[in-house]
Amino acid sequence: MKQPTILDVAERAGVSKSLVSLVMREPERVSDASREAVLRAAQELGYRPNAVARSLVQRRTRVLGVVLSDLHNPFFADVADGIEEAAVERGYRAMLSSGFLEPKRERVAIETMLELRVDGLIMLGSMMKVAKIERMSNALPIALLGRHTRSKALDSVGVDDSAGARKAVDHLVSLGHEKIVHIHAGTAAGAPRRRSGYEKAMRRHGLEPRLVKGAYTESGGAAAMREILEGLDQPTAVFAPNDFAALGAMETIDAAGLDIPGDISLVGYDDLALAGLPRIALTTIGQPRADLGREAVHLLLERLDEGRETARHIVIPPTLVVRTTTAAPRP
Amino acid sequence: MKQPTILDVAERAGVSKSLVSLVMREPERVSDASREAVLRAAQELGYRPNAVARSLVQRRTRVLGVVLSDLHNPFFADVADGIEEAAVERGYRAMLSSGFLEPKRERVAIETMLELRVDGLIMLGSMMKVAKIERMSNALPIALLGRHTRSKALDSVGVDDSAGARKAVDHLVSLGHEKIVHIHAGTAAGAPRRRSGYEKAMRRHGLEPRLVKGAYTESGGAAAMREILEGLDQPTAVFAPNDFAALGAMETIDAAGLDIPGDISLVGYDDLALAGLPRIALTTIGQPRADLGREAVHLLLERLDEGRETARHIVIPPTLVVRTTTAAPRP
DNA sequence: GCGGCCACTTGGAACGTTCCAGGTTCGATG
DNA sequence: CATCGAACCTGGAACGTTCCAAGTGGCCGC
Repeated sequence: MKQPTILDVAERAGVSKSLVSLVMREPERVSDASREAVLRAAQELGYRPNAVARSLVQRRTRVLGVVLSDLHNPFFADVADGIEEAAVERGYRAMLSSGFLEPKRERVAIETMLELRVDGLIMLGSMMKVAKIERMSNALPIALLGRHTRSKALDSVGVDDSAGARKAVDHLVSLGHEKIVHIHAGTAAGAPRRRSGYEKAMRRHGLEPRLVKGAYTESGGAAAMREILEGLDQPTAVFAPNDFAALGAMETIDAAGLDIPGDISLVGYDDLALAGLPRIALTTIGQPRADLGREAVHLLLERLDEGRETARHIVIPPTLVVRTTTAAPRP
Repeated sequence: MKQPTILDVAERAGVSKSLVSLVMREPERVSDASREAVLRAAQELGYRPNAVARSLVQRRTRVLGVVLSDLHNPFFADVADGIEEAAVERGYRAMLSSGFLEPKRERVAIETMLELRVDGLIMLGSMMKVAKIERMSNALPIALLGRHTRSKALDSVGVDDSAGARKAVDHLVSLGHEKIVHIHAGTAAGAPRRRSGYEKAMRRHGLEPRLVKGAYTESGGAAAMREILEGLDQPTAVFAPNDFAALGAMETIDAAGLDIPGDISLVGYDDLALAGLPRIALTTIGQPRADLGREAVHLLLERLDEGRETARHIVIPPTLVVRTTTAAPRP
C-alpha cells in the first residue's frame, strides 16, 4: 500500500537518491548503466515521483487554477477545454473549480486554490470586484477571462462584445429590418457592451434603439419577449443578449402563434451547440471559445515562464453565424 | 511577492511555529491571548497555510481526482457538479481532468493525478480495461462512475440501464405500440444493457425485438433512422440509445416529412437539458446525475475516512420523463 | 511548602523531493 | 608521472508544514 520513495529506488539500484532524482528529470545526463539500473528498479517497485514533495522544494506546482461560475454553461465548458489543452501542452495541469451561485462559495474556492499554491489563476465569468482580485494578484498571476478591464495588474482576454452586437445589427439592417429590439441583460458580464454596441450600431444606421430588460437565461428571455409582444409597436426583429435568452424568446414567439423568421427575426449570442440543432437553427454571434481559454493560459505562462511583469489585455473579435431565424421582414 | 510562512507568523506573534500551526488547526486548544496574537500576526502578514507542505507531512492531499472523457457532454457536467459539491461538503476538493478522445491522453491524465497524490480517483465514462484500473487501485481508492463492474477492488456507481430500457418499452407498449425498434449503440458504455433491457422487455410483452445499429451521437442516430425509414415494415415507435441519437433520429424523421409523434413515437435516454426545450420536448429516460456524482464521492470517503476495505457497487434506478414525442399509434 | 496535575507551549524529527557544492575516477596531456 | 579536466556521482541542506514527546508554570490540596 505504501508507495515507494526515491530512497527505495536508490537503495535497490545501488545509487544515491540524488542520482535517481536526476534520472527522473534529465536522464541524458546520467551514464547508461546507472540510468538503466535506476529505471529498472523504479519499474520493479512501481515508483512514481511525488509531485507534492517536488512542489514543496521547487516552490511551484505547475498547476493552473481555474474558477468558473457554471460548468453547465457550454460556453465555459468549451473554454475550459481550451485551457486544459493549452496547459497540458506546456507542461502544466489545470485544476477546475466550479459552481458559484453565491460570491461566498467563489471566495472559498479561490482561497483553496491559493492554499494549494497553484502557479496561476484563471477566472471565468466571475462577478468579483476587480480591486479585490487585484489585491490577490501579488501572490500569483491572474487572468480574467470573458471580462474586460484596464487593470495594470491583471491580464485579461475577452471578446469584443460591442463588435459582436454591431455585427448582429448590421446583419438585420442589411436584411431590411428597422424595428429592432434588444433584450438586454442588465449588468451581467458582457451585457453592457453588447447593449452599447447595439445602441451605437442602431444610431449609425439612423435607427432608434429600443431596449427591453431581460437576462442571460431562458426564462429571462421568455419574459422579455412577452413584454415585447404586449407592446404597441411590434418590432420585426429581436436581438437577444445570449442564446439562452433567444431560446426563451423563441418559445414565447412560438407560443403566441407567430412565425420565425416570417413575423419576427431572432438573433442570439454565443453560438452554443444547441443553436446549431436543425430545429433551433438560431442565427447568432459566435466566439472562438477554446481560443479564449488557450490565450488565457498563454498570458499566465508569459508571466510564469518568461517573466513578463506588465499587464496585457487581449480582445478577440466574434463572428456572425447566419442560420434560419433571420430573414427579410414582411413588406 | 514571497509568501509568509508559519515561521514568519510565529516570530511576529512571539510564539513557536508549533503554536501557530495549532491555532490554524484547533484554535480552541490555545489560550485566548496566544490565539489572538497569532491570528493578528497572520492577518497582518497575509499568511495563508501552504497546503503543499501540509500534504507532504500528512501524506494526504484531500484532493479527489476526477477524470472524465468529455466536459461538453452535459451528462458529465452534471455529474461533475455533484462530485464537486459533495467533495467540498466533506472537506475535500475535486480536481477535474477532461477531454479524452484517445486512451493515451487518459493514461497520462491518470498518471498525473497519481503523481499529484490525489487521495481518491473517480473515473467517468472511461473505456479503460477494468483489470488495468484494478492494478492502480492498490495505490488509492478508485470509483467507477456510470459503468458496471463486479470488481472486488473497485467501487462503482451506475444507473440501472436495463431498468431504464424496460421503462421506455413499457411506456410505449402501454400507449399501444407493438412495432418498436431500438437503435443500439454497440458496445459503448451502458449500451449493451440498454439493448438487453429492451429485448427482455419486448419479449415479456410477447413482442419481437427489432434492432438497428447506431451510435451515441446525433449523426449515428440520424443514419440509423434513415436505415429504418428505408426498411419495409415501418415501426410505430423508436427507442434511441441516448438523447443525442434521438435528436439525430428526430432530424431524419422531420426531413422525411413525417410527424412526431403522429407517425412515429420517439424515446431518448439521458434527459439532457436540451430534451426539455419546448421545441424538442423529447420523452426520455432520466438519471439522477448529480446524485451519481455525490454517491461516488461518498464511496471514496468511506474508504478514506471510515476505513472500508471491500468493494461496494451502487445502482441507481432511472425514471421515465414523458414529454410530447410519444403518443398512441395511428389506428 | 511540596507533590501532582492541568493547561499550555515548545523544539526537533519527519515527510519526499531538488539543488548545490564538492567528491571520485579515469584518461589524456605535457 | 604528476596534473588537469571531464564525466559522473554523492551527501547534506532546504522547502513549510504536522506530530509528538517533553517542558514550564501555576494552582490546588493536604
